[in-house]
Amino acid sequence: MPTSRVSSEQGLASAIATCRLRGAQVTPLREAVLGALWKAEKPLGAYELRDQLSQEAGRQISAPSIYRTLDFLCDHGVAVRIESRNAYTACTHPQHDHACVLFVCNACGLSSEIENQRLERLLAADAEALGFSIDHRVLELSGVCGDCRR
Amino acid sequence: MPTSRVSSEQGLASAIATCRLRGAQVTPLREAVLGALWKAEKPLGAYELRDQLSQEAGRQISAPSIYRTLDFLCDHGVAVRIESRNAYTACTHPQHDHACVLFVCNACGLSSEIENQRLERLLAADAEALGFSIDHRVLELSGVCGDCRR
DNA sequence: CATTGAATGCAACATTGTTGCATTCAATAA
DNA sequence: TTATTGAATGCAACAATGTTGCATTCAATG
Repeated sequence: MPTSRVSSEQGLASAIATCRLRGAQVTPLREAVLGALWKAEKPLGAYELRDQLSQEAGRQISAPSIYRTLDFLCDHGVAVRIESRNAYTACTHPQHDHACVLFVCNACGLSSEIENQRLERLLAADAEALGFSIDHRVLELSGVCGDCRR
Repeated sequence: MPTSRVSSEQGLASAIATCRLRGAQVTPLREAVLGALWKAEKPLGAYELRDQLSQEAGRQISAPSIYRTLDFLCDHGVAVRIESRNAYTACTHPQHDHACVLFVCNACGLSSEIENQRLERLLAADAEALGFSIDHRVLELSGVCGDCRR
């Protein structure tokens, strides 16, 4: 479940609002995929989503549809791809121009995003020193979360 | 090409020495894979390595062999997997207990690793605040390197 | 309504990674 | 040297993940 105290209903609703504000079309499939991500207790793989949604819909949903939907959701900042797991999770702070640190628990699967401005500045400074212009960034930490350690 | 002014011969030799110091067996295949990574101008995919090495060896080398070899090299810290590209590159600082920031250029493919202690401390502090214990970390920045911007 | 671009369905395919088991190799003990 | 043994490799089959191209449907707009 994507971090925080926001309920999945609230989170989903606000993410949908975010998309609409951006002028994007929120279709049933997109809403279903995003809803599944919000309800999930952990990041979901594309084929996991496909199977789950196919079940719910009572018909086969194709892999390309899922991938396109995920691309859409990621492009609009309401979902995040976790590169180190080939999995996706709902983004809990779509508003913030998407730069976050992702913690993923190996025990319970819970993923939580945090932001850290000082860290952003350090990375920006490193890039600057190299003359490197950053397009995309991946920052994923896996380990064991506080709850699971107890 | 993995960063820095170290020649691929030097880099390879020192990486091999690192493995030996760790009591690991350096076989012809392992040396060939690591050599290919050092010589490459950019991160290489597993199947790219397979094809290239098969060509050089004059016989088919299997995917499992390549993957096992890559696992070995990564375990010993002399190679790095780039999660966001499904690719591998030689590690330029095997000695340092492997925590680095990886910059990958979208234009020329060049990847360079840097270390940043302040950044390490920030991440450690964030983890601490969450009670999270970090096993593994991925920090990859893609964009355009200084040379390519000019 | 008619038009048009976006979204979806779908089949086929491409790429990436894994399993299980047989075989070979290399270090050590007898 | 030879025997033993665990590590490394070969190999076939397979599993998981992601993509292309094209046909069809849908929904916003004129």
